Amino acid sequence: MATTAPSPSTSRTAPRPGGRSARVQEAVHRATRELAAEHGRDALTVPMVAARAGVTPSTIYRRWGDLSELLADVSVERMRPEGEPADTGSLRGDLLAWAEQYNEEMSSQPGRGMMRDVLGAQSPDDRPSCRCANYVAAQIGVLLERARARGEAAPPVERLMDTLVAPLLFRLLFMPAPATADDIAGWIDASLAGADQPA
Amino acid sequence: MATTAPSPSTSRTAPRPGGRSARVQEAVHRATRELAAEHGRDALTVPMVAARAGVTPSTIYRRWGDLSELLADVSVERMRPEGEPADTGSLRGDLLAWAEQYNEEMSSQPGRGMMRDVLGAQSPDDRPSCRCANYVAAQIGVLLERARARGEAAPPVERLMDTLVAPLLFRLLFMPAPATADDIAGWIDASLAGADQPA
DNA sequence: CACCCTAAAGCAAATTCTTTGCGTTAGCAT
DNA sequence: ATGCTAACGCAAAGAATTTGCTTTAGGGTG
Repeated sequence: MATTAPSPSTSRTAPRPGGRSARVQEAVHRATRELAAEHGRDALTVPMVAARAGVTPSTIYRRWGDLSELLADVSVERMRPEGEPADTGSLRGDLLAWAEQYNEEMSSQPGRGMMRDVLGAQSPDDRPSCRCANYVAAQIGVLLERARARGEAAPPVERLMDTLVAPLLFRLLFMPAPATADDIAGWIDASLAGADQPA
Repeated sequence: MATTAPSPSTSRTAPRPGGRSARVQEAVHRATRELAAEHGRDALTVPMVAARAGVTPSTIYRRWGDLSELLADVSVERMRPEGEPADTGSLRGDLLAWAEQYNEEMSSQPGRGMMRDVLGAQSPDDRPSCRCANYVAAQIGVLLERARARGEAAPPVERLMDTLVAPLLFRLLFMPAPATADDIAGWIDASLAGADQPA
């Protein structure tokens, strides 16, 4: 697999990296992040972002449609993992570390905001939430691959999505309080139990 | 003091059932549902709803804040179960029937829309999504209680929320395709396995 | 290297939505 | 029956969104 992935990353429609479109997108994303940090996510308006980014509002409307789509775009971008997840020496330890950190990030106020933005976009295809789940699956995939390399038995990624990630996000989105460390440990143990028969 | 609890049901701020506020709320909710059906959920605007409901836009803005909060309010209302879930004779059967129907409802286009509305509201406390999860928990609670009455072993509601509802909603919200009947059956079997030790 | 072609951005006017202050009214309470 | 208060209606002021047209950046081609 690509090691230093050329990254079709930037995010949405990027004809060429380095062109004007790319610069505008970068400026708008930056402006959105900055203003969200300064005035709070809920105080943002398109004209405000446009002014900070040095573009006209119509540019943003034409390219992103509306504020919620822009926020979703920016949030997905921010959810992209920075690097490889920590290596603790065992699959269970790796999963515990990853899940606890992820849970903390996402239960924070900015985390909840990003989640809302990502789920709130009405884009019918290429839903931001899918992209965001892909990032998670990729991270977990790394842990699992690493475990297999060590000779540990490791269940398929899908199983962890259903038994660890799903309940974790469910708590975040639908319950008054996020998952506790004990919840997480329990889910991980259940996920790994009988992992030897990968089907 | 009110003996037969006047039901704080209607949904949001309902000072007294039958008063003017209640009538306005009902009219606005109805208008929202009708217009969403006619023109599509994404074409709704506050002035449009207000006109149909026979109120002024400022009434809606003052009471609900903005369109997304109104949509969330209406959607939660629509997610309230109509009656008791079907009785198939066994817990497994009841769960299968309930989960498959719920999955179908929620993966439909209107279902997805309601989900988005419910998750998109920024109300910090009393989140619509929590109320919506409570409805689900209540329905499942009925199935479990029914099973216990039959003498069947039944796990606690929380377990089913984590191992059935969570992955089901996760697929809906974060994956390209919703859960299949096989997925659901698998989750139910896993949830019920070892249900004899309810801890 | 110069020139065209297109997608995207700028600009500005028109439209639509949102906010707000103030007067009015419905409905509960005494 | 009468007053009190929360909620609504109205209308004007203020923002945001949409849209048609013009301009420009930058890639492709001769």
